[in-house]
Amino acid sequence: MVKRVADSTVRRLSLYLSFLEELSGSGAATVSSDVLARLGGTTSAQVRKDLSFFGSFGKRGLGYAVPELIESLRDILGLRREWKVCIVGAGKIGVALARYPGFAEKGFHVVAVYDADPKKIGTQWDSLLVRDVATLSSDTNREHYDIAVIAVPAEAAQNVADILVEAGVKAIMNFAPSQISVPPDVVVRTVNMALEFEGLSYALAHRTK
Amino acid sequence: MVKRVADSTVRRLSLYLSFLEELSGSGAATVSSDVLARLGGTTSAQVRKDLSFFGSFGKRGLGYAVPELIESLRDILGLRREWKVCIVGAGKIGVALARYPGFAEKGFHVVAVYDADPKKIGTQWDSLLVRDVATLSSDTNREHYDIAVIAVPAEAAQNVADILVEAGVKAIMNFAPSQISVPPDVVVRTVNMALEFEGLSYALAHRTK
DNA sequence: GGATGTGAATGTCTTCACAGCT
DNA sequence: AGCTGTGAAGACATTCACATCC
Repeated sequence: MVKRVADSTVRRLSLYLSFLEELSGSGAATVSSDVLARLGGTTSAQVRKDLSFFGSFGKRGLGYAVPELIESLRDILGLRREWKVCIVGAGKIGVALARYPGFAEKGFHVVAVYDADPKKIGTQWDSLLVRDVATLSSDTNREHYDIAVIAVPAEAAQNVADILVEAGVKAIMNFAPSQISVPPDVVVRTVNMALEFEGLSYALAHRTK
Repeated sequence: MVKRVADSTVRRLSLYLSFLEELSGSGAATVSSDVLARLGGTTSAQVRKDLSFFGSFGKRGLGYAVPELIESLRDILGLRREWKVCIVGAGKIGVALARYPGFAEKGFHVVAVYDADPKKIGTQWDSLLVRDVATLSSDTNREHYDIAVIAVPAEAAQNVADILVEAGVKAIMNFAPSQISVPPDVVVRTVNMALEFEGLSYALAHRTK
């Protein structure tokens, strides 16, 4: 049951979960792979295959029970527990993230924010105090953050990553516009806005005829 | 020369370009596929294959001339012209984007910002005035934005997309945490932070013992 | 009858390995 | 000798199609 599952599959499972939560709100008791497929812009076979990596959740002839599937997906995605998150870099992206509605709801709890700028250190950020990045290493050793968000300039990203890894962080969300290298047991997701926009630029430049 | 090229390839080309620009700054005249591969966390064969979709840019035995390859990649990615960008939704993400350093440098020019909140409409945002989203349709018809950024709440995203498409926008960057559907000749990239974090959550929950 | 679950077929992307320039 | 460019092989992901069960 714990094979190698593609990133794209995990991503779609997240999507299905969000649809299911909406459907649940509208009081739907059951849903077919076909409906989920339409919502997610994919095919019913894809939906069934995605789920099949983790078990059999449906009933033939009926579809999937919405509340049960929600629970199963939360389980699969690791969303039935809280994750301690710290944000390094108190810039615009950091702010946007910490205040993203539904972020805490999903179990991602921002418990600390760091910056290197003396003007920002010590300022209050909703319920959080911006801490000095100099304390990041010792804090991380003590607090055991599950996930760290890197939202610092490109030049500083690798250094911050090294500190986090050294202190035992196993998951990093990287918003810096640069690659960071980490040991194989640490998982990194890099969100690079520039790349996304250049993808659009490419598509526009090459649009058929 | 204009085959179907994978998204992942385009993404890597963007990455290579950013490395090349750095290398160029350090005065490197030439670079091998192997070096680019290391920087990008891939293989030299992958780098050569990616480039080969668009032509032959290297010299056997020597590698690639840095300035020439930069120009070629900019050409391929459509970065030798300016793109007119509008941002719909003057929230945190919108602000972060409009002020992202290097965004304008790359040719993405934010020329308008919209919001539906009367408190925000009319406020000054650096050199931009926040406009009423009610004028989005007529403005778009007049201004012909190349790329529109949707940074509004999930419920409003599809409606905004419809207005943009109707007015002729062909590329949309969607930051709303919901899927939007558009005709096939319109390209959409959705960046869904929740999905990214749930990917990390999944990885943590399933990390090999 | 209706919708799942899944092997098999197909399609797509990556890696290999080597011929061919410089 | 060194490094690119590229068919061919291999790995991976998606789609098909149908037996299976409610």
